Amino acid sequence: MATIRDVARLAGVSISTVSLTLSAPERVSDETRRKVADAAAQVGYSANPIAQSLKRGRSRLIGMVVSDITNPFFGNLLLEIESCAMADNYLVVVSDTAGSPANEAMILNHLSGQRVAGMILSPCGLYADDAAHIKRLSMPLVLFDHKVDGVQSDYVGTDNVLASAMLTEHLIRLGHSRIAYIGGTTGLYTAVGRLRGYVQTMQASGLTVDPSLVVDGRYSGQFGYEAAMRLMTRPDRPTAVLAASNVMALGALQALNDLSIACPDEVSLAGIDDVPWSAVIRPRITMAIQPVEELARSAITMLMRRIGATDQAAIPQMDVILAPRLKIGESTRRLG
Amino acid sequence: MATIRDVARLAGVSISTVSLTLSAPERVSDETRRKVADAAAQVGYSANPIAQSLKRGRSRLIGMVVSDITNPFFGNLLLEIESCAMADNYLVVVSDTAGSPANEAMILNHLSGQRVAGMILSPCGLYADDAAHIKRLSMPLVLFDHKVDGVQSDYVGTDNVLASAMLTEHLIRLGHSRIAYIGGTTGLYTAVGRLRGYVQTMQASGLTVDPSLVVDGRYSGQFGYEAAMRLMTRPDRPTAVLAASNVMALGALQALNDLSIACPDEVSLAGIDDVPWSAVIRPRITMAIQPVEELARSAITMLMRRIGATDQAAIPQMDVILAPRLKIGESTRRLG
DNA sequence: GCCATTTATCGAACCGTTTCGATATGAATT
DNA sequence: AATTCATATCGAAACGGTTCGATAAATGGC
Repeated sequence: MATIRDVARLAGVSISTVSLTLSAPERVSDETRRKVADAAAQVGYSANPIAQSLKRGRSRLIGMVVSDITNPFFGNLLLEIESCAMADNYLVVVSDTAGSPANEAMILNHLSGQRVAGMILSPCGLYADDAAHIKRLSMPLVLFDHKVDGVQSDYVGTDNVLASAMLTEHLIRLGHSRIAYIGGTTGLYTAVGRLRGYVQTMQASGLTVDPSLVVDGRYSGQFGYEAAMRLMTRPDRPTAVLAASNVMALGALQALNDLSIACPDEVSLAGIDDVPWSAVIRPRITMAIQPVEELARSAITMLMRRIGATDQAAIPQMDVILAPRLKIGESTRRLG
Repeated sequence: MATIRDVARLAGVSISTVSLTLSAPERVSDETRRKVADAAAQVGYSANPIAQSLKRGRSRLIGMVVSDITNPFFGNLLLEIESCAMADNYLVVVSDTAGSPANEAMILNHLSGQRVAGMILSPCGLYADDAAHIKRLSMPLVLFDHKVDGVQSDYVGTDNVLASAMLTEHLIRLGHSRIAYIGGTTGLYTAVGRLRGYVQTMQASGLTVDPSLVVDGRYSGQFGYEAAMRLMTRPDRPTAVLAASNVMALGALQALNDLSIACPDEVSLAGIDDVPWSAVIRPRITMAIQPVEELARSAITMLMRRIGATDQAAIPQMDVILAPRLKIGESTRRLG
């Protein structure tokens, strides 16, 4: 690999001049610019990013930390973020915390040791104590999806309250009143918002929320399956089920299939988040879809803004909250 | 951030001794070892990976380059690889080539510029000329899924011939003889093998392959949809369809749904690769499933073996080819 | 008690950049 | 012609480690 010294030697100038030419071409003479450009082309020079990182104290890497890479929501997000980052000459390092705050702390340490230029984090902790390792971070950071109390940083996410409110309203308009709710991981930011949207909308329509129809638990297909099993084997089973995430909705659908309960004929089902291959899953599930591309682009834009800034404090902290889109499928129908 | 100099000063030894203590503790006295450990703990020292990379000429990053991150096959793979790498103190950089050899060349340049310690690559080029940028690579490399002619490197993949042979045999045993084949991207390694498995098995059973029932094209849901549409609207339509990938099978299933052709009653469908949420997709598709965890573990193990070796040439080049697992679903049934 | 050998530690060079203060050159000002 | 100023270039010092040859001290054999 050619180094800056090779270029300098060939061009007959000092290495500092080569460096200057490459970083601020307008500050050298036309003559020098030409010589350096020729020499660089001839030896096929490209600056060693590691040396640059060492000198600058930060690398051209962006960390992306999520709780479950296999969730298609994150997959699409990653695709978009990676392509935006690449356009700015950054690479993306991906890590999976598997939903454990301890893992998260370890990974964050790792990444900050690597002097990543910035980080997009979908935190998985419940309480403020879990967030100590996040607060310690002294680099540009954008929180994603989940917000953490006490952490002062930019945030990008979907309007969770609106997402479940949309779906609840939709079900109510179809004549449902016994609407069950299968909630996400108790205490998690998105789970709290989504639950609130459901409760608020029920109450706004003068419906009482039957506590026994509200199951708070864990964002997982398994939990969705179990919860639906419990709900649907009750004698007074609900006429509609609202699931707080895509994988939970799929788990619930599987339970209905296994119980041979027809959806939507015997029970309506709706869920938050897009579902992979939604077009071939029968019935098509009614969903509140998060705008993945916009979320990704907002996150990376905000991060780049901070990375590019000389004075962090000069940039006001910002929350970007995007509205989900309601997509009516065939899993919900008018009651009676 | 504490540097090695801070530790040296506090411990009252030279920086080279600190470095030695950390990298080869058995070579310093007990006394020194203790002093250095204490000092390091006191200032919270951890070595700067960037400085180490600069000196060593390689980083503690592993590149993973795939053609479509959103494909769940790669998602699961990534999860496994990332956790293995993390265990060895490596981070994983992920990039998506979107199936374009030009992108691939660019990304490979980027990664080799970053001096990644090694790379796992699922190449997307068709011809040997597309592989020039791969051959240029002078770092540990494991090819994944797709093999490239003329590139001398380790390879991990599934037995593609066997995968389609299994499914074809299964369909033949169910009494099918007009079996259509929707193939992957023409000329691609896996597509060639999978097509061969189908043709071989047909011929071995004394069946003739109707060329008009064999569609070679592109690994994409859209193509699977279109191909199935063409095949199923023919007057002499096939009684069974074999799709070369998961997304193509899903595309085909969608076409059947849109045409209101009952599967498996009117046509049987089978595909290679696991399908996301296969449990909730009705009918469950009969598949030849690739052993994702084993593939991932093999790939990372082989890569680490090369990364750890001092002499690359000393390690014989190796191919690991794993057998797929046949999973019978409800999308295939006995003819007649 | 002397020389050879091993063991523990150190200094300095180096990895490939960036950056800052210094210097040289020529143009503009007086 | 002397002084000031801007411009172009350079040398050297970082950044934070690793590594190698040198040195000093301890050990052992005779």
